[in-house]
Order: sequence, then C-alpha cells, then structure tokens
Amino acid sequence: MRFNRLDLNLLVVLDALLTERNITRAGEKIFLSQSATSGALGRLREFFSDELLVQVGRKMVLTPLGESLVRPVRATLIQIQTTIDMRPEFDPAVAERKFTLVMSDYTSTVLMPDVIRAASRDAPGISFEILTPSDDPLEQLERGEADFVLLPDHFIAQGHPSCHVFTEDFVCVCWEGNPMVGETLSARQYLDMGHVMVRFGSQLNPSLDESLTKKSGIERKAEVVSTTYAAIPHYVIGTNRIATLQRRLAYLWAHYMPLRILPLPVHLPKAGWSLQWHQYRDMDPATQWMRRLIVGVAGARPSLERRFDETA
DNA sequence: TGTAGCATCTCGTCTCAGAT
DNA sequence: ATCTGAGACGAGATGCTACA
Repeated sequence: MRFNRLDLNLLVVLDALLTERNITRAGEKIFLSQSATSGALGRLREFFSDELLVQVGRKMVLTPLGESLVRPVRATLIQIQTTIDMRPEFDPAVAERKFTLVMSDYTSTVLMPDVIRAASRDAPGISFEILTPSDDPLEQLERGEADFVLLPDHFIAQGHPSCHVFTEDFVCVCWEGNPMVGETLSARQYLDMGHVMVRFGSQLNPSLDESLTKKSGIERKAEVVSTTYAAIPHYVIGTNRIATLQRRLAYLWAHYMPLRILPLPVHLPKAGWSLQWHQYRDMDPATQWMRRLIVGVAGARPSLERRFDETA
C-alpha cells in the first residue's frame, strides 16, 4: 500500500536514520537488520531523489534535505502516535497507561510522591517514568520521549502549551554543627563561605538559583558541584559549606538530617515551576487528566508543605 | 592488520492482482 | 473461494572502505 507513492513504513525508518545517523543503530532501534535498513534508505533516496545521509569517513552526515526533514518527520510520527493513543474518553479507574515526565530530582522529591499517591488511589492502572532533564529538555518533548516536562518557568520554551504548577522561594542550609554559622547568616558570610551547588546535564548547565544569583550580580564560591539535589545534604553535613535550596526541599531534608535552615541573606525572587506538554497532546483526555492531577496536587497544599509549616 | 559500518547479492517469505 | 505468478521486502553473508 502506498500513500502518494510512499510506503509510510519508510517514515519510521527515516526517523530512526535521521536521529541515529547510523544505519546499524537505526535498524536496531526499529528491529530491522542492517541490510533491511540500508535497503529502506535506498528506497527513501529514490523517493526523495536525494542521498539524505552521506558517508563522510566513518560517519553518516545529513544532506540539507535530510536536515530539513528531521523535525517534520518526527512531528508527523508523534501526531500519528497521539491519534492512535487518543480515546474519546479517559476513565482513570480502568485506564492502563504509562506517563513519562522529565524533571529534576527536586520536583520528583517534593511533588511527585503526592502525585503518584493520588494517581494510585484514583487510577491504579497508571504507571510513571521519571526522567532527568537532558541538555535540551524541550527536545525530549518534541521527540516524543516525554509526555511532560516540569521545569522552572525560566526554562519553559515557546511553541508548546504549558501551565503554572507552583511557586517556591529559596533558603540557605548548613550543617547543624557548623561552628561558623549562628541563627542567621550575613550577606558577607554568604559570599565568603564555600557553596555546594547543582548543575545539570553533560554541559553542567546552572541550576535556577545559580542563574538567579548571577543575574543579581552575586558570585558564589562553588566548592562542590553535584549533578543531583539528592547529594547536596551529604556534601554539606560535617563541613563548613552551605547550599542554597528550594524551601520545600530544605525543610524535607532538615526533617531527617542534621541541617539548619537559615533565611537567605541576599535577595532572590520567588520562582515559578510550570508543566509543559506537546501541542499535539493538548486535546488528549488522558494528558488533560494528568495535567489536572498534577496542578491539583501542587495547589492543594500537599502533606509535605503542612509539615514544613509545623517544623518552621 | 583488525574493526566498524555501509552497500550489495542471494534466497526465502509475504502480499496482491488476475485467472479459474 | 482458491490457485498462481510477479514484485516487494527482510535476513544473512560477503565485499569494500575508512580509520586507529
């Protein structure tokens, strides 16, 4: 069967080839042999009257036409996937579905446990996969690798719908036994002391608090850089170092670990976190349900936040 | 020289259109 | 409804090229 002379199965091969830029790996990705993938590339080359990928040494490089097809082909496949997945109604009580979300371990620690608890109560057939952000989280959304990204507003890109989820401010944490810090911290101490900081991805992109402090002209001494929030308390405890953290995360850890929470001696604006999804999934009832669940849980003053109030 | 990766050849299987 | 042949496609084997 052909659609305008093209076997639509070839679009799947083309997407794998444009992504992997390697015939063997593209074939493995879509469960075809290297020879079958090479043959499919031959048919694609004939259809498009273009080489699409050319061999340069041991590498395959996209031609300009190949380059121009990357996004539209991916978008087409996502639209097909959404059409196949879409049901006119979504009944959480009986639905079987996996949601993939991209977020830092901060949001997966302070927000997702409540979301997952609520989901398992109302929708026992729903499962979750939480991925850490790559260097370009939007790419993960556009490639269909994620149903949602949950990021600071600062990092939400144009082109896909999004909604506000919660707002958070920052505090400073130090080890309870830190002899250099009392009940408060001066701006001078904050600038002079060594900091434990988080950076993300292979490029070590700065976290939100680092972006905000830099924007305010504040330069901190980064003595330890971690790629996860989870490691921060362990790098602070037993040392004279401090860290700047989101309030909810700081109070959560202070509940279990010997940490002291201090007001931030420098001004950092509150930051908003937003949920973003692919425009093609905007009308999908399952996606709409998950959006409502996350926003609802975040807005309902989750159990964790009540505990912070009591602790504070 | 060994390895990685793409192209091509051969053969088997499947699909589909046309004949009966 | 069934049979048959042509064409398309995939898998395995193999050749060729680039590179360390």
